[in-house]
Amino acid sequence: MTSSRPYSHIIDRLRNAELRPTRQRLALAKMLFDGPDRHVTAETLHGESSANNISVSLATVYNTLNQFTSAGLLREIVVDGDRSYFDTNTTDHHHFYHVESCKLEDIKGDDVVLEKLPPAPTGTTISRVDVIVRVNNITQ
Amino acid sequence: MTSSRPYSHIIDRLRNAELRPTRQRLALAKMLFDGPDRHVTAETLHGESSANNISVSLATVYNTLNQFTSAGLLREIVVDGDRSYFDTNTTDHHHFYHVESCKLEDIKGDDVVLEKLPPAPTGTTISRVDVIVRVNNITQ
DNA sequence: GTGATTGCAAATCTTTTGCACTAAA
DNA sequence: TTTAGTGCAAAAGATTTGCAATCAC
Repeated sequence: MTSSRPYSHIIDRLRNAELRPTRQRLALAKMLFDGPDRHVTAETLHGESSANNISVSLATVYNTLNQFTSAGLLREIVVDGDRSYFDTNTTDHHHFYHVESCKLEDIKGDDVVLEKLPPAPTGTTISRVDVIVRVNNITQ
Repeated sequence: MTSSRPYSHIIDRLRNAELRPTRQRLALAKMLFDGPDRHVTAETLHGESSANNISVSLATVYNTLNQFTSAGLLREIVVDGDRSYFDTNTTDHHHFYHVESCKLEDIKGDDVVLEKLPPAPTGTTISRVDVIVRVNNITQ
């Protein structure tokens, strides 16, 4: 990776979200946004930083993931009470959840179609609809 | 079987699940199953026990909820990483989640229709599909 | 410089576990 | 009696927070 890419697009992205492009935020943003869409947890992202010899404390990883989510750069997915997942794909889509491996996988485009949505309870509006398809490995 | 003992239906339910009908389990089962369907957390159920002057430790509430879930008497719903919800309605159905109040509400019968389900990834089978409709209070 | 951000460790919160005690069968 | 179940307190994880040090602008 000898690219001298300036990452100005990522810096702009942070600036647009009114987040100062600090060394830590920029490092995390590169890992998150400079490639295909992905699903991370605080733990996996922190591990990845360490593996890349980028020193970011776990607390900062948590804080940064939350800031990115508030800014709309990430989307939080809840599938399992044990940990939070963050998805770099913030467009409308749904998920497979692999129960054994605790891995998330995007469901392609319109492979899920909700034919009918319920009316929101009086006094409320729907903010988001999540479909989680839990899958288990076939054992034979 | 000539027993006229009260709550024998609940005792039977526990016995069928191979769970000894102890004082604590019976007390919790009465609160859970002796009325309309409901959603509880360990914390709310423990609070309810205390309010009814039934002494059950929080650890036992957690253990019991997990045992009931394993036995198929309850269903665990994940909507929020902060706590686990348990639903006494174990039939196929979906949920509203009231974001501000952290309350779950069943979606009536077939008010959600999934017209199309994705094929499970190779080597896996679908074990469950959850639809969570997040709603917020309208503020005006 | 000055105000935002970070790191660290401690705090918090939910949930699980180890173990001696109690109760169901 | 025998074994499952309970209570308690401690442990375990995930996440957050307080505050002094550091960095972006």
